[in-house]
This record gives sequence, structure tokens and C-alpha cells, in this order.
Amino acid sequence: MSNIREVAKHAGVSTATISRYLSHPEKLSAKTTEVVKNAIDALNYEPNLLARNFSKSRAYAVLVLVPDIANPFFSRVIKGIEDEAQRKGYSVLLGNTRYCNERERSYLQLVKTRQADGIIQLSYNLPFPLDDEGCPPVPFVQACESITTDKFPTVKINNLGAAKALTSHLTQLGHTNIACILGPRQSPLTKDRLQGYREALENAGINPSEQQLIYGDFSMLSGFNAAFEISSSRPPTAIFCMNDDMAIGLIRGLRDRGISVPDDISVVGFDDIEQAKYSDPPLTTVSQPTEALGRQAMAYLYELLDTDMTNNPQAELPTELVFRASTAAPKR
Amino acid sequence: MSNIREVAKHAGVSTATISRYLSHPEKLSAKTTEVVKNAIDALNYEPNLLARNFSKSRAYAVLVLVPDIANPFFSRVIKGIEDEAQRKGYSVLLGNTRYCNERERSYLQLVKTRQADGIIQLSYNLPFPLDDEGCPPVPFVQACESITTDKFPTVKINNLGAAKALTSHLTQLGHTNIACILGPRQSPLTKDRLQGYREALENAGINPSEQQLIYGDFSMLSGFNAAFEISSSRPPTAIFCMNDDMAIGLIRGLRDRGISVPDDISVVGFDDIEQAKYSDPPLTTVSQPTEALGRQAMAYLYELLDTDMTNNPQAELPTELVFRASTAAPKR
DNA sequence: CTGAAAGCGCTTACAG
DNA sequence: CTGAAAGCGCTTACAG
Repeated sequence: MSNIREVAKHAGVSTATISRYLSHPEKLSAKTTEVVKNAIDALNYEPNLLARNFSKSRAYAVLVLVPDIANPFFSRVIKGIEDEAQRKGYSVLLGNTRYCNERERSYLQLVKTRQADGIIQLSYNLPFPLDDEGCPPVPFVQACESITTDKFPTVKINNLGAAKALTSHLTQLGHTNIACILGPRQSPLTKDRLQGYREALENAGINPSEQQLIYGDFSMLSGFNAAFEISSSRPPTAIFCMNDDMAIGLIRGLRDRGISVPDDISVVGFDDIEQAKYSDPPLTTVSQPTEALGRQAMAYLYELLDTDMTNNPQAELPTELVFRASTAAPKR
Repeated sequence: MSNIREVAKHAGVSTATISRYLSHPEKLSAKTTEVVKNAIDALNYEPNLLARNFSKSRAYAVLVLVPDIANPFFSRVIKGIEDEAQRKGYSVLLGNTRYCNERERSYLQLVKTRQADGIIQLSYNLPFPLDDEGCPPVPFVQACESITTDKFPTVKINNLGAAKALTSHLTQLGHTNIACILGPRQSPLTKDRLQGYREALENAGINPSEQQLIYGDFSMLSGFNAAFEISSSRPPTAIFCMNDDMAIGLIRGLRDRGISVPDDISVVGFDDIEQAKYSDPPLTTVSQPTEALGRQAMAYLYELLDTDMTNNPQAELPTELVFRASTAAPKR
């Protein structure tokens, strides 16, 4: 493996010139450019970017904290991040956190020790204590959660609005007893979707406090389990699930109980993951701009790192209702 | 941000001593240990690992090449890799390649430029030309594919055997017309599963060459599309899909054609992804030790990097048939 | 057990 | 446009 000194010697120039050829080629004369290029080819030189990064005190890597990489929604967000990162010359480090704050904080070390330049968090926790001004101690972007703040950039959808629209679809079909399978209790996203659900019910003259709420954790299993907690004395005619995975698990559980969707109960999900169209029945859901969420988060982190952006933008990306076969008017 | 020199000065020792405290604490006297610890605490020192890595000429990062990170099988493999990597002190860089050799080769640059120490490839391509002895030019492990070689470690399952067992389950149920939805044509894994399928048919006295073969790409969409290529003049009574995603897409497509599973056609998948149990009907499939595949691959790469292992072990992990409701005896 | 010092391979401010 | 040289913050072989 040749290094910059050998290339410089071979080309008869200084190492500074080689370095400039690689990073600021516009500063070199045509003749020098030619000479350097030949030397690099001749020696098959690849610059040691570990050395460059060290010297610039930048890892050109970002850390993505994801609660569950096997969740298809998150894996698509990561795809978007990865896309944009590659375009900007950054690589993506993966931190699977299982919603565990301790693990999140241990990943913070990657930034403290300079192996990553910043963090994109896809969950709601903060992987660090905020400083005295309420700011993150490292470059930080939060994506997919329902948080608005002037302390760091965020990327999200209108969770309240989308949940409201989706629930209104159910009330407009004539449903008045609509249960809800929620996400984790601490998640702001859960709270906002719950609020949207409630507002839609109120708009339809339905008392939200009489509806059954069941907490889940966004996993298919928790949706499946919820099926067995659904009241049989006063069964809902529709159920709003806060993501598609839980809706898919729920439908499976309902079927195991002999309840058919949408004939007996309508079910809606949230996210529009790939599986939503292939499930039986295909899910009525909210389509999120999943990859775009990731790309935007990475774009913000890039601006935080490589420009003087300080205004902490709060992106809100559009969603769309997708009507499929898991919803119908109630029979009764 | 304090550096090692400041800590050394504060502690009244040399920088070498600080470095040793961090990396070889057993070499220090109890007294020095105490002094250094206090200095580090006092200055809130975090070592710059970018500098350490540079100085050791090691990134302590591995690159995972994955054809499609949104594929739930791969995302679980990555989970296993990530787990083991963290345990070994490595971080995981993600390369989403979309089965595209050009992208794979561009990711190779991360290793050539020292930003990653080695590669775990989850697909069948090689991201580089082999050298004169047929060896990879960088530390390399292939996982999940059906490759055996003495040039680099691999981790896999017995694809032929598992496909054979699964197909035999269908023949034992009495099926004699069994179509097959395959993976990509170039993939050794596809070839091995095809071979297993054929052997099972032959064992049952069925002529494999009379069975319908449809090539897919492991996506749900390709499974869905396959449903519309299934012969209606001589419809199979069972279909072997080379992964669960395609089976899920296929079942959806069959249903859209008015064909019911398993009443009209039995369907089996492969992988036992989480969705397999929640699909309708739940899939009969082959359970792979998905996370273990990832952990083992990372363990091998670690040995390649940090020990003098040179025997290029070829791990074969066990699988298990999982019987669910997508298979039944044929009606005719 | 500890320190002085060279070295890892780049980048870049400075001078010309 | 180009070069000489200092510097980035560690590690480690060597000497004591």
C-alpha cells in the first residue's frame, strides 16, 4: 500500500500537491495535474482516509439510532438516510437500540470519541442529557417522532392530522365504537395520534372516553395480543392501529378468535409499509413518505455539520390516506 | 475538548501512561492508576478514537453489503451482525446495494481507503475481482448465500437439504403438480434450493421437468406477479416459494384471482420471517437461524481481522421445518 | 512500571 | 501555483 509520500516522490512534487490534487484539484496547473495523475495510477495509490479524517478531525460518518431495525418502517427510513448520506460523502453507522435508553447512551460514545460526527435518532428518547440551554451536546436530528423544538432539527409528519383523517374515515363509514391500539405510552407520536383520534371522534359526536384503548409497542406480536383484549361484551366495529405491523398482528388474532375483517370489524393501520398491500385484507392506512423522511433527516444533519445552519428547521412532510379493503361500513 | 497531553500534564505523567491506562491498564501501578483516573475525571476526558484508529491503522468498523435492507430477512441478519460487532468493539457500516454490482464495488472503496476493515456480503456477488490465487483483496466473509470455498469464510444453511425437506412435505401430502417461484437466476442459493426441490420430486417419482418454474427476485411484488403467471390450464396444487416475502405476495395475488390457500393451492415459503406467522394463512416454511447467521459472520470477520485464522471455515447452521396452515392435502 | 520520542499519513496556513 | 514544515492525538518500541 503506497502512501502520499511515495506518490509525491514518484511525481517529483511535494505531498501538499498530492493532497491538493485529491481535495482541491482546481488549485493545480494542468501540467502538475497530469504528472500527479500518472504517479497515482502508476502506484495504484488509494489515499488513507482514516488519516484524512483524523487530520480534519471529522469521521464523515453519522450514527443512526433505530429502536428496531427489523421493523419495516424503520428499515425504509434508513434506506433513505443511506441514500442521502452516500450522496453527501458520509457513511452510515447503525445503532440498534431496542427502545433502550441505556443502549442509546452507550452509542453516544461513538460521537464523543469522534468516530461519528452526529446522530439521527428515529425514536423519541434523547441519547444524552441536554445542556444548560436545552441543546444537545452533539449534532443531532430527530426523525419520525412527533417533536417540535427550536433546539435541534426534526423531521416528521402531521401525526395528529393524519390520525384524525383516518379516524374520520371510520366515523364517516358510520362507526361509532372505535377501539385504538396505541404505541408506547411515552412516545409523543402516540400522544399526537391519540389526540387526532379523539378529535375525530368528538367531531362525529362520539365520546372518546367510552372507547377502548390498548397499549402496544408497534410489534406484530403486540397487535396480535391486543386481539384477545378486545372487549367481547361491547365489541368495537372498528379498530385504529397506530402502525401497520400491529394491524397485521391484530387481524391475525381477530381471525383466530373467529372475527372477520372487515365484515365484523374494520381495521386501519398507519405507515403503509410494503406488506400493507399484500396483507389479507389489504390495509386501509396512512402512507408516510418513508424514504423521504430519512433523506431529509440526513440532509439536515449534513447542514448542521457542514454549513452554518443554526435555525433548527422543523420539517413536516405530507401524508396520504390509502383506502383498501380492511374497512367497510358497520353491519349493525 | 481535552486531549491526552492535557490529561498527562494534569496527572503529572507522560502521555504514554495515559494511553496505557486506557488500553493496557494492567501495566500500571495502583498508584499511577489512581492518579490518572482522577485526571481523566477532572478533565472529563474522552479519548479521540479517530486518532487511535489512525495510529493503529484500523477503523474498527465493518461494512455490511445488503441487497435490500427493507427485506425483513436481511434486517434480522444485520441485527445479529450488529449485536456481535458491538460485543467485539466494532461498529457496523451499512451499504445498501440493490443487487447492483457497481454499487457493491463503490462500497469497496471504504475498505481500500481504510474506513472499514472488512466486508460482510449478504448477497452472491463479489464486490471485487479475486486476486491471482483466487483470494479476496480485503478481509471478506460471505453470509446467507450458498457458497463453499477455501478462499474466504462463509456462513450458510443447507439450502439443498432444507428445500428438499420442504418439498417432500408437499409430496407426502399427496401433491404431484408443484410449481416453484425462484429467486434471482444467478444466485447459488436459488440453484441449491432448486436442486433440493428437484431431488424431492424425483424421490416421489415426479418428473421435475414437467413442473412450472417462475423466476422472482425475493420481493413481495415478484411473488404477487407470479400469481398471474401460474398456469390455469394445468394449475399446480402446491407452490414452493424460495422466500416468505414472495409467498406472501403470491398468496395475495392468488386470492385476487379467486384462488384460495390452502384449499385450492398449498403454498410454502422459506426463511420464517416474523410476518410468516401473522400472514393469512400462516405460512408453512423453513425457519432459518437468522440472527445467528449474522452473529457467526461477524465472528468470522473478527477472527480474520484480529487473530491469525487462515483456514476459512465454512459454517453450516441448522434449519427447521415449520408447519402452519398454508399447506394441506390436495383435493383432487 | 514509566518516559522520551518517533511515527502513523494526511491537511493546511504560511511564504514565495 | 507550489513547497517546507508544523500539526492533528494517539500508540508503542526502546531504554532505563
